[in-house]
Amino acid sequence: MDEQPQLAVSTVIFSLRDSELWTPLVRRIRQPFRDRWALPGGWVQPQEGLEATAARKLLETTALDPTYLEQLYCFGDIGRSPSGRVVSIVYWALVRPEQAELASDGENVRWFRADALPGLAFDHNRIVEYALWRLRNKMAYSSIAHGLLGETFTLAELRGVHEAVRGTTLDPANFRRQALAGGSIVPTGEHLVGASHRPPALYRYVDDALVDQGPLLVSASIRED
Amino acid sequence: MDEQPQLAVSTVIFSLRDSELWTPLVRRIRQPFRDRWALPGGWVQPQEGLEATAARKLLETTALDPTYLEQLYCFGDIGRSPSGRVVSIVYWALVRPEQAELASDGENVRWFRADALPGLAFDHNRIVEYALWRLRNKMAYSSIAHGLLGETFTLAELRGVHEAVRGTTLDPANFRRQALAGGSIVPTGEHLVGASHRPPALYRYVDDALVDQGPLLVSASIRED
DNA sequence: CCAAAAGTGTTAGGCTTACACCCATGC
DNA sequence: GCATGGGTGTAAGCCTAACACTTTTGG
Repeated sequence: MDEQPQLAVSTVIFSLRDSELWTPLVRRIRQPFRDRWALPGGWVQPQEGLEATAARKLLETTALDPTYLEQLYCFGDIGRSPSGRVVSIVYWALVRPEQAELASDGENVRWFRADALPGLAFDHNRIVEYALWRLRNKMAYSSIAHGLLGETFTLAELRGVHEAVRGTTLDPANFRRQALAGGSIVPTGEHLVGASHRPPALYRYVDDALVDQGPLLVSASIRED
Repeated sequence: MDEQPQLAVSTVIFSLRDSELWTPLVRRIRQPFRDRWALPGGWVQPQEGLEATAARKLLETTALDPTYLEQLYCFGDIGRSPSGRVVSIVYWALVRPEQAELASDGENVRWFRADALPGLAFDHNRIVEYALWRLRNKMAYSSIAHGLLGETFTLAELRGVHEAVRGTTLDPANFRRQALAGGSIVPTGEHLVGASHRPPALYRYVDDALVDQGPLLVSASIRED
C-alpha cells in the first residue's frame, strides 16, 4: 500500500433540458463500485495535458463536445477510494442543448437531474454538489450562461438559464436591462420567427466575452524566465 | 519517459510587512533549477492528505504555521518541469505578522515582495501571480483579512490590510461603516494604548467568521452513500 | 493649545426592485 | 379583438462615495 497515488481526471457536465439542470453519468463496469453511476473520467496520460484528458475522456465516454471547460478542484483525501490512494483532478463543463440531444441515454450513460442524483461511486456526490455551487456562483457575476445556450438566443432564453440555475424567477424587465447593460451581448438584428405572440429579438455574445478566470487564461504571456 | 506523473504539493504564502505583501521562497538545492528560488513544497505521501502535506512542508521548510490554507489550483502542463511530468497541487496560505517575524531569512529561505519577485523555478512566477489574483478577489467579498491580522486589531490596521492588498487607499469613515455592518467583527471593549493621539478601539473576528469556500468545508456531512 | 488620528453626520448619485404600461404578433 | 409574451417607463429604496465635522489623545 505504499505505492504512489494514482492520478485521475473526472468531469462534471451540466446541460439544460426543460428548464432543469441535467448531468450525464457513466455506469462503472469494474470494481470498486461496479454498476454504480459515476463521473466520466480516466487516468492521466504522461504526454497529455490535464484539460486535454478531461476533454478527451468526456468525448470518448459521453460523445459530448463542451462549450466550456474549467478546472473545479483536486480531490485527494486518503480514504476516497477503497482500492488505494487516488487523486482526482476534477473539471466541470457546460454543453449546449443540441449537444445534449445528440448524446442520448444508453446502456452505460444516463442523464440525471443535477439536484436529484442517486448514490454515486466514490465521493462523487460531494463533487457534483461543489460543481453546482460553483456554477451558481459564477452565474451571478459572469457570462457563463453562454455555455448553456446556442449561438443566438432570445432574452427570455437567457433569463431561463439564469432562472433554472439560480432556482428563482426573475423580473423580465429588470433582467433585460441588466443583461444589456453588461455589454457582453448584442442584438443580431434578427428576430425569432414561428412562435406565438410578438417575435423576440435574437442576441449573441460578443466575441471577447470570456469568462473571468483571472490570470490563468493569459498565462503563456506572463512567464518571465 | 512513459512513466506515471509525479505528484507534488506546493504552497504560496503571503504575509504583511510594512504595509506590503511579502512571500517566502526556498532555494532549490538540486537540479533542475538548482539555486533558483521556488515555492516551498514536496512530494505527496501515500498516507497523508493533500492539505496536510501542504501544512507539513510549509512548517518544515519555512517554520511557519498558517492561519489560513486553501487549495489554489492544480498545475499539470506537460512542459512545466524539464525533468519529467510533474503535477503540482498548489495551496495558498496566510500567516500573521508575528509568525513572519519569527521565521526570518536564512541561507535557504528568503522573503520577497510579492509583486516584485525574481525569476523563479518552473512556472512558479505564474502560480504566485494567480495566487495574488485570488487573494485580491477574495479580499473584496470575504473576511479573509483575518488571516493576516493578530487576534485583536484596530480598524486602521484592518483597513491597512485591505489597502495593501488592493493597492488603493480607502476612506476611513466609509471603511469603518462597511466593516462594522458586515457583522463579522465586534469590539473587544479594549482600546489600544501607548500610541499618539486618540486611542482606537480594538476589534476581533466573531468565532464563526469562516471564509466562504462553498460546500467543501462541510463536506463530511454531505456524503450520501 | 495644536496636530493628528478616531469616530460621526450628511448629502448626492448610482444601482436594484417593483410594478404600471404600451407593443406586436398568432389565433 | 384578445390573450400573451416582448419591450419601455418610472419612482422608491438601498448602498456607496465624498467630505464636513466633532472627539480624544500626546506633546
